[in-house]
Amino acid sequence: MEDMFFDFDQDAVSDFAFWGQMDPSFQYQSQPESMLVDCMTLTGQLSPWSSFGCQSVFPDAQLTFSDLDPQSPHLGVGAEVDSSSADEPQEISKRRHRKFAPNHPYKVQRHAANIRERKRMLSINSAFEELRCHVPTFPYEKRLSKIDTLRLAIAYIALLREILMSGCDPKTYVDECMKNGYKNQTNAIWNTSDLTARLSWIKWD
DNA sequence: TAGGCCATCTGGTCCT
DNA sequence: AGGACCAGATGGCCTA
Repeated sequence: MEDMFFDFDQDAVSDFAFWGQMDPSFQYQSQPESMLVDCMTLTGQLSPWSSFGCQSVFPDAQLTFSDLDPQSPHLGVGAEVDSSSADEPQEISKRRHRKFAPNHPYKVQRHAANIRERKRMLSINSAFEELRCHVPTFPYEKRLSKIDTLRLAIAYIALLREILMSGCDPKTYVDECMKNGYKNQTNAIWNTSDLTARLSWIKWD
């Protein structure tokens, strides 16, 4: 039976060509600095990561498939078998070293799927950036990780819900909680997070 | 240098 | 059938 060969070329860089509006020289690592400047000049409140209403980092990139030409040089080259490493599980090794010809329909489809996946992840990351803009952080704080952003957002929502239900002035409510301890069990939701220390940076009015 | 975080690729599964 | 979603694998970058 004929084996199908497939190469796992990492052509992420060349794929920037598919991102119509995206600068090919765009570097993710440069994001925090640029975000910092943008957000501070826009709002001047809290930290760069907590400016309400800030714009999403990634524009809604227009994806064009015109470059999905199977003959494209970065879609991989001929079918050749690499020797598998000794300690690689056999099944993985089989898959890893399968290679399809550049114009193989599978390869074209897989490439398109990769691009869709990247676009999907960008949209998720864009949502994370927006969420970062809505949670309180220290002015000097480094960019929150995704998991920290989610946890902080959960805690912050819990706090806001409590404030709403109490009917008290937000600042008064928080001050009381921090001074006199926590009256009920639900306080624990946000008190156990990093949120408490950040609350003093919030301008409540 | 180890560990954390992240982007990317991938195949499988679910949905339209 | 094709796209969306997901989780695992992998490798790069950064920091303590």
